[in-house]
Amino acid sequence: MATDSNKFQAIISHCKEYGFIFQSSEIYDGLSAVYDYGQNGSELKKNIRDYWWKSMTQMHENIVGIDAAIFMHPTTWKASGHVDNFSDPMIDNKDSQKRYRVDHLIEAHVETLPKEEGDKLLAKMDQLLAKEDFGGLKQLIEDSKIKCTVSGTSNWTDVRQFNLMFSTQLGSVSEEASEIYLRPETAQGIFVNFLNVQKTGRLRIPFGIAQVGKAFRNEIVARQFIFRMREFEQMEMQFFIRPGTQKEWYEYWKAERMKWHLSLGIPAERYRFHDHVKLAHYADAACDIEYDFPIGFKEVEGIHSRTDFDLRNHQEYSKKKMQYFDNDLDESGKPYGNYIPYVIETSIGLDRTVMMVLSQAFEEEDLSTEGKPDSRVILKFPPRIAPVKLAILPLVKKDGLPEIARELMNECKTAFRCFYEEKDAIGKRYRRQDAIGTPFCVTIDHQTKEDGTVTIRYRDSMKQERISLKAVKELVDKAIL
RNA sequence: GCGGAAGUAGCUCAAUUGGUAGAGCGAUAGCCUUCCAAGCUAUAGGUUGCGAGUUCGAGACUCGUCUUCCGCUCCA
Repeated sequence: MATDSNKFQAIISHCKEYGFIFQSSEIYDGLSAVYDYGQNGSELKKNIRDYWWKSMTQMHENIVGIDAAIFMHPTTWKASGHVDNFSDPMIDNKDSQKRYRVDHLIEAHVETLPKEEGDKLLAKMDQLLAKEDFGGLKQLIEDSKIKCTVSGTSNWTDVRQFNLMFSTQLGSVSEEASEIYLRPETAQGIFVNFLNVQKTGRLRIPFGIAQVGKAFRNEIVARQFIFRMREFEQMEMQFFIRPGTQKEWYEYWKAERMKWHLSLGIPAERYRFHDHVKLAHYADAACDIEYDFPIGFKEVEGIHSRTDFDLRNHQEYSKKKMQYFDNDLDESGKPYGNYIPYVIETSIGLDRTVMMVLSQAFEEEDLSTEGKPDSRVILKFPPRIAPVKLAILPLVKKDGLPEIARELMNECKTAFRCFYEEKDAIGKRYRRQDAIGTPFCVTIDHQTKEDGTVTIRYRDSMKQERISLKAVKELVDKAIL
């Protein structure tokens, strides 16, 4: 795997230096695996979020958006499988430093035993798991002489509980408060609102519900900058379909989502699909869209065929029918009738997308000429997601040039983000804009007063041309559409 | 979470065997007015990550703690 640790480090430093991303609570030595977006980062993130939202909702007539709360009824997470699957007792082997789920470890051992003996062991394990008797579980592992397959030793740590979900108290009186979780994924907010949205929106299958929001996971290992955070933002869409059509819709959304990625101006060879071999508990097909980060190919988006797992479970736990009546006629001429819809999920990490866009845009250019070393750092964002669209720069801060610049500023700032600056040499100002990825700079000079033209300077090519002052807004508007 | 390295101004780094914390860049204000960074002047910015200990004296030595980086696992 081609990795470029230096480039990754350079991007992280650049993000801090130019107000994109700071470590959370930095003045208190930071909070591990939590990051804040600064003045440019939040603008970039917002632009990506808006672009996704528009692509998914506005551009698809059968997809609507919602904004569900982060707090949800605790039973939600029982139904989704998160309580059982994300809070398992774990044990580490001290020699190989390999970590196992206690039940997996024992089950694997049971397979090597005669049936009767194995069943006895499993029964005992279930008993201990139910009582959450971690000491007993460790004893059981040691008594059974279970060895680590890597190190071959039985040198185990204590059994510990890892809960990947954050919990907090609902209710201000602590004795009466009940424990609730911060959602570990946004999808469940869509599933529990399935009927509300379908009925009030008079939506007919196939249709989708999209949502952007924060999710929280208590990661065991937290590292790699905003790639793996405890608090992160997901952009998800659940697409509800008729059972039996999941294959074609899965393929449809794979293609559709890849088109979106390519529309960011990122070449196809920087992407790849990675099919899941080992499927999650809720899926019958799953793949990732991976991007070639400086640290190698990593997952940005997941596309999962979730079957009716979620709706079916919510139906079971809530005792509410999660059904849809399909009036369309099947081959025999009868309506398809009642069924629990199947779901194709597209789920993309917003923070990871920011990271992807930054990785793709970041470049250090060597502009040296003979006898004069020169370089610039540039963020080649697509104009539509750049934090600042246009920099307005009077060549000198006298002779009435700032006044003309201010007029242009007032005209443009209602339409898109502009930046005004009159300090320092013009070249220096251009380079500062390159560093935050501003696609266009216009300079107002003395000629502007005579013929109403300005110099527009393009970020990537550094080319300049004269255009009419009046044409500036339209040019930028067109570029960011 | 475990093992290894590091932490000095916004950034990059200095500071003799333990003896008054400095430079360049950047930032800010002003001068100069010039279409691609590094012209001139001035200014600000530090309890050396934090806390304790050894010492007459600690940026340096010891311990703890926090954070970051490099190796081992899950995920969006």
